[in-house]
This record gives sequence, structure tokens and C-alpha cells, in this order.
Amino acid sequence: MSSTPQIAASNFIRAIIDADLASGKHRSIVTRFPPEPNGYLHIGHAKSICLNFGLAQDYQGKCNLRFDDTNPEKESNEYAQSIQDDVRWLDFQWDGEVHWASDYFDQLYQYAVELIQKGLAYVDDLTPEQMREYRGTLTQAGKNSPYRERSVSENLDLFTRMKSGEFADGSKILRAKIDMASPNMNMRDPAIYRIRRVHHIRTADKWCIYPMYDYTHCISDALEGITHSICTLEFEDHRPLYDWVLDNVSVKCHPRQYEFSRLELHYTITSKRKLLQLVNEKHVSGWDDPRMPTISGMRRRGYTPEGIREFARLIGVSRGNNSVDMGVLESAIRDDLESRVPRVMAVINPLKVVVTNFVEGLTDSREAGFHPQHPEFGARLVPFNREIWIEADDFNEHPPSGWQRLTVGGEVRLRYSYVMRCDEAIKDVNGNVVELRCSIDPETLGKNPVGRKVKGVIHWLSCAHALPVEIRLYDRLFTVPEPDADKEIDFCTYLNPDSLTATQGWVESAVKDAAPETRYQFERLGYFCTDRRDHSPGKLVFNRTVTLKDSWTKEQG
RNA sequence: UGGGGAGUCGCCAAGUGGUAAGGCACUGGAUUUUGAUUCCAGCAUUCGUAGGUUCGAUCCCUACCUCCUCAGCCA
Repeated sequence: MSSTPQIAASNFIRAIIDADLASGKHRSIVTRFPPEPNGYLHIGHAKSICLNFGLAQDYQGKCNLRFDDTNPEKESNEYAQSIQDDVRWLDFQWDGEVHWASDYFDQLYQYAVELIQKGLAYVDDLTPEQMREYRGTLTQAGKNSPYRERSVSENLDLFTRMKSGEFADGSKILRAKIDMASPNMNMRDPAIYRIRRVHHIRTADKWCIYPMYDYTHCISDALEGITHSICTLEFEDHRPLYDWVLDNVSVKCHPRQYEFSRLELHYTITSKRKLLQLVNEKHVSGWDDPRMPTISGMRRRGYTPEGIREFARLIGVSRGNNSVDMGVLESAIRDDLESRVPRVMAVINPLKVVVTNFVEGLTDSREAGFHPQHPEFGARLVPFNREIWIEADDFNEHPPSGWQRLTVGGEVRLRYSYVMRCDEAIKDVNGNVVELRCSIDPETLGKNPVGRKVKGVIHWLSCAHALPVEIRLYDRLFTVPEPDADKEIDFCTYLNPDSLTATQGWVESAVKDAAPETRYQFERLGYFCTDRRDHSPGKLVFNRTVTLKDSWTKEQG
């Protein structure tokens, strides 16, 4: 993390909270993060988590974790568990126990009875198709269902029998009686309870009727004493319904809903449904594939909680449509990794170098610090030998102008070691360079040669000491900034075929005992992290988290 | 086309009556045994458009334009 304490950015939600606190409307705040356990959390959820938990932290309030488990068809314990893991990994702690909307099923049922008793809800027999017809369109008012005027006692009887399982799935539904002519479609007698004989992850088979989101969410908020119920913009049209329910039911508390715009990130997608599709269609290895914008995917890739939280701070919170540049995320991650991760050398695409003027069999080790700005990170010995690996990309027979790396007849500094000149490039029958013959200047250990300037520095590894390593290089998952912009075109069309490159390379033996999820900077290459699942001390597997900034490649176009 | 929102630098985003913060990106230049980091400098005479109110408008008013969103017994 950068050393300067980050002040929270000003945004409209903070302004509202400040005003509510100043006016005495609230003495402290209570927020909540309310995911449905029907998928893994992604970077968009991370924004919401940072907002809700962050607000609670900054204002010394509370934030609940509440699962919106009202649609058992799509929900699972695996998802619920992953969500808790992700929130904790981001280093947030919810207040008290985890809450579940299903904790309130009994109360929700009682409030529904109350609505019926007040003549504000009724049991409808219309089929889904008929309901759609009766609903009208955006420009035409809907019309009342023929069942709309059933008596309170009949509705009470029917609803009781819905609950006790007398009716088939989908045959009846409880609706709020509001206004079929409302210009807001959500107010045209929305469904609040449906019959669905599905096993629920928490209530098992206790219920065959389940409450709908709009009805459940506001009451759950009220029961938990939420002060500021923060959600995304698509729920804005639901706010009148949120308020209608709370105004017509005898809960003592009336939270206020505020909406902010959801995150869009260039070259990725933030839709649970689409991420599920990527998993199901095996375009990725799973929800935690390091290319996925899921929290678990980013974790496996090597992103840090601090970096993700910094990203959330950087992008802010507003009500405007936005599409954030990947560069902001990468910059936040690099900024965090830069100061806290030890450096080590690795070669991804090896080219053998024989140092002709170095004694065969001799090993000459030098000490190298793990971090240029942090001597307290310690140091290790880097062995030098007659045969070394260098990065094939660091040699070019016909270099472009401005080239600072190795070329025949040219000199380069071996990081932490000698200045080395390339005398000859050995080629195979096809003309490919397969080996280099070089010689070192023995007078350049720890000092610059006299009379000439050597600008380039390259990384390298002693062949005799390097450890083999599997390196997984990741690139953006999609080839276009907004893969799901066009509803007519399947976003999978834009999947990047080169998003994953697995390769065998070499790494310093200093990383030999690294545990899974250990991060290093491979000098000049980027930040890498041992794979959470596939890495073990006997089988090294590193994921490239993010490259280093590279003004040279950029300059080359 | 009915309702609800939003339009401030390439991308985010503050400011909301007193003369445009910040970050990312970008462009210079310094230091550097990572073409990294760090540092220093530059980067909106202008806030969707057109009118109006005002000494003064990104901010208030009017009209228009553009984009997003809503017709699940999903959340």
C-alpha cells in the first residue's frame, strides 16, 4: 500500500449520510451487502462491498451480510460459502451473524397476511401469459385481473391454502393491489409470493411458497434496522414499491434506498449470468480461473485485497454510466505490489548463453537484495556459472534503434553481476539462434567499466542452479473493450484465444519453498503469484498477476 | 413513443452561484545495475446544445439533443 493514508473520496452517498447524521435523523448508520447465493462474486460486487462495508467502517456504523435467498432454484451452499470467503478475503467483517432473507420467512408471511387483511393484496389465478397481457405495455395502462376484487376472507383462505400446498406450482400467486395503470410497471400489482416446490438450502422443504425480491428486500432491511439501503441503478424504478410495502406493513422502521451505477470494466464482463456461461461452456477452468473478473479469480491470479480496495476507492461512486479502463485496476494492483513484494529473477523464454571466458565448473555467487528500496527484505545468493539462461527476447541480431539489450558485439549488464559482451550467435539449420557465446568483463563486478557506458540490464539464471517452473501468462479475456455491448452478438464471439499461455521456464532457487499464494516480482517481467491450487514446493506453478509498466514495448508500437 | 435516471479532459471523478480538485492514461525531463520504482513539469479559457435570469452560471430557469433503464411467478 502506498504510505499516505487515503482519504475517502467525496460522493453523493456520503453527502446524504453526512446530512442525515447532522440533522439527527440517524445517530449511526447501518448498511448491508445483500448478495443472492447464485454465483461467485465479481469485481462489481467488490465495488459494492467496499462501499457498504467501507461506509460502515468510516462512520463507525455496522454492515450486515445478508443472503437474498428467495429463489431456491438457483441458490446453493457452495455459492454462499464462496461469498463469505470472498468478503473475508477482502478483509471486511460483517456485523454479528450472517443474515438470510429466509430467516424472515415467517414474518414475511405474516406481513403478507396483514396486506391481505388491509385489502392491499390478493390471490390471482391468471396464468403467467395472461398476467403479461393484463400488465399492458410501457405506453399503455394494464387492466385489472378478474380476480382482483376477491374478498379479504377468500384471499386469506386461498393464501393459507397456497402455503399448505393445496395448489400446483404456478397455479396461483399473491399480488400487491396497487395500480394497474401506473406508469411505473413495478407498481402494476407486482407478484409478491409464488408457489414453487423446490428444496431450499436453508429451509429445506418447509415452504412451497416463496416471497419475491421486491417484497422481501425492503422488509428484511427494515427488520435489520438498515439506515441506508444501497443498491444499483436498475432498482431505481423499484424504490416506489420498496416504500409502498414499508408504508403498508406494520414494521417500525423505514430504511431509505439509494442507487449508484454498477461497474463496467473494459475488456471484461460483470454479469453473474454471463460468467456462469463461461464456466458452464468451459471457456475457463472455473469460477476462480485467474482470467475471470471474479474475486476468487483475481485472488488466484495474485491480485491483493488492498489493491482491489484501492481500485474501488479510485473509481468512486456515482450515478452515471461508466466503463472503467483496465489500466486503473492494473495500476492499483501494481502500486500495492511494488512496495511489498520481493524481487527475484526468472526466465520465461530461455536462450542459453555460454560464457567462454569463465572457468568451467566454477560457481561464483553474489548477494542480491530482495527489494531495491527495502533492505529489510533481506538478500539471497545468486550463483553465476559458465552456462546461463537469458530471456530470448533480450537478444536481437538486428536490433531496432534505441535497443539497450544484447546484440552480437554489444554489451549488457547482467543484473547483480558482470557486464557481458556477445561474441557470437549460434544458429540451427533453419537459421534460428539457439545459443550465444559471450564473454564477461571481470572488472565490472559491482562497478561500471571505465571508458564506456553500458545502459542495458538484463536478468539471467545459472543453468546449473535454476529451478524449472511452469509459468502461466494471462492476457485480457476479451478482444474488445465492451464484449457485451451489442445484445445481438454473443459476447463469447470476442473471447481472446490467447488469454492464457502456459510455458516452462526457470526461476531462482530462492523460491523453492514458496507456499501457494506467494507473490514475487520477477525482475523486468512482472508480478507473479504461486498458484493457489496447482503449485507445491515440488512443482512450481506461477501465475502472472500483471506485467511491469513497459515504456520500451510501448515505444515500439 | 409512458415512467424513471444520467450527460464535467481519452477513461473514471470532485465541485453546484464567485470564476474547473484528484486519479488512470498520455507527453516531456531528472535519477536508476529492473527500459520498473521514484522525482519534477505539462495536460478542460471550459463543464451535451441553444436561449434566459444574474454584476457574475458547470451550478438557477426554459427548450432541445444524446445515452442508460423498466413490460420475470429472477435478483
